[in-house]
This record gives sequence, structure tokens and C-alpha cells, in this order.
Amino acid sequence: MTAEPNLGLLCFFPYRALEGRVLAALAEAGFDDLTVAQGRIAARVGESGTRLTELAEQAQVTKQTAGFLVDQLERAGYVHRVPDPTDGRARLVCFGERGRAAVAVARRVEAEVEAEWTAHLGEETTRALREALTRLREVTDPWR
Amino acid sequence: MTAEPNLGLLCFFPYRALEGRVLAALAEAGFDDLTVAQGRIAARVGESGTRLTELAEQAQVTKQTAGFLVDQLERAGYVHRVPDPTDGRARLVCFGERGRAAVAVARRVEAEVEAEWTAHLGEETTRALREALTRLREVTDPWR
DNA sequence: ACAGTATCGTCAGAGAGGCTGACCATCGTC
DNA sequence: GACGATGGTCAGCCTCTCTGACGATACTGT
Repeated sequence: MTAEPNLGLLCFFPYRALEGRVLAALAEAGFDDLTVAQGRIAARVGESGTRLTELAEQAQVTKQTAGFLVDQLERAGYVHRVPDPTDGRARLVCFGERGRAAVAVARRVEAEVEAEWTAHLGEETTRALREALTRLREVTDPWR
Repeated sequence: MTAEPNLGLLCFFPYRALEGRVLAALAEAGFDDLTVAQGRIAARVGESGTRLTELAEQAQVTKQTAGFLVDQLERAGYVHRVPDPTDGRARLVCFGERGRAAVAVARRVEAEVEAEWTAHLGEETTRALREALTRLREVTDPWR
């Protein structure tokens, strides 16, 4: 462990750093009731709404857990559920006003952090990093 | 979210994939009582022993949580605590027989996965990826 | 030497996150 | 229309993680 870290662990540091920065910024912006787990679910809600099952699969938790977290997000006013017009069983989790506002903050911080990283690594290296990670996703992300 | 993922999220996929693979392999090799949280602590135990506080800081949990997890690792026979000869307050968490065996399995799987990734990306890209991530660590890892 | 402070670790209590199993409603298909 | 598959919920349980308080040892300055 103290030797040279493997690629997976090396990937972990930036991820954790970004997540921490985003969550801290959200808290500072008044969205201080968001937890890490809620954020991981919320981050996967699409503009046109997303099914609970899909959220669960992408976040790699059971649908029960996802439902539990969406309940909280709903109670806190970030999202709401609407019936899926194409499937009577399903409901779509959609962002509300507050959710959209939080997403805007998150997006801004993500861009900030990425700019810092680019400043540290240089334009070209960052581009290559993104390219490599995107290709690596093909074999590490079961979701597309 | 469904647009182009940010660098942090792109980093997440390989990390999660590796962690899952290692944990699955450990379970298959008979170390099926290891949990993710325990693994994250154990992964930070050095050959010559590591203090609880240090484990907690690196894993970014409180020392109470780290202590809780080390208790379990100790009960399961992976690690044991020895007094720190240089500090009467401290104790060092060290690997035992079983812990070392599990580490060996983990190392093997890490190498396997990295080989797969290298096969997918190519030697040169992988080398550049590691280089970029290592430099990125300088600004994203509070621990060296 | 000793008073004060910092650090290492533990105990106790509480809450959040996550799982398995069981279940109902609806969809899609034969 | 019967039946397996899918979307989601309810209930119960366990693990993880935190805050707060505390004892013990180390370090620092006078």
C-alpha cells in the first residue's frame, strides 16, 4: 500500500476530492441537508425524470435503498415523483425548483475544480486523461 | 448528468470496478467475512504496522469508526494490535497470517485488473494515465 | 519538577445507509 | 385470459459512521 498505488486507488483520490468539494459548496449555498448518499442518487436524476429502478442500478444500491433516499430528497423538496405516462407501474423521479438550484451549484463547482486540475496538469494532459478515462469506462462501467 | 461526465465521475468508475473485483475475489478465496468498510481500513495498514489515528485520517473516517472496524478485523483474525514502542499511548495495527494471505490475493487481483485495463487502453496510454493520475494526486490527496 | 496542553485511543449513544425477503400492481406475451 | 417479468413498496435487521465525553500518555515551557 505504501509502495506505488494501483490505478484504481489513484482514481479514488480525485473522485473523493471532487465529491467533497461539491458537497461542501452545496452545504455553504444553503443545501446543507444533503448527504453523500442522497447526492449520489440525485446526481443520476435526468432532466426528463428517471425511474427509481434505474437510479438504483446506476448507483449500485438496491431499489429499496434508492427509494429510501428518494423519499428523503422528496421530503427536502429536491425532487418529486410523477407517474410514468408510458408505464402504469413506474414513476419518474424529477427535479423540482430546489433540486435544479442545487444542480446548478454542483455544476459550477465541478467546473471550478476541473479548471484547477487543468491548471495543474496542463491542457493537453487533461485532455488525454479524460480520453483515457472515457475509454476505461467502457470496461468498468456496466452502465453504457 | 447524462451529458458528458466530469473528470471526477469518470474516475469513479474504474475505482468502483476495481474495489468490486477485489472484494469478490477475496470472498471467493475464503475471505468472505470482509466488508467494504473493513477493506478500506485494511488496505491502509502498512507492513510495519500503522496507528489507528493514521488509518482513520487516510480513510477519512473518525478514529472511533476506524477503531470499530479494526476491532472486527482483529476478531476475524486479519490484524492484531501491538504496543507502539515509541509511544506509550499508541498501538500499532499489524497484519497477521490471515491478513497477509488476504493482501496477497488482493494484490494478485489488482494486477490482473490492471493488465486487463492495459490491454484495453494500450501500453502507452496506460502509462500516461498513471502519470496524470499520480500528478493529480498531488492536489487531490491530503495525504502526501 | 511540574502545570498545562496536545495527542492516542476508548466507551456510549444515536442516526443514517444498506441489505434480504415478502408482497402487490401492472406490463407483456403466449 | 393465464403467467412470468418488471416497477415499486413495506418490514425487519445489521453495518457503518458520527458526536460527545473521557482516561492515559506525551510534549512544552517555566
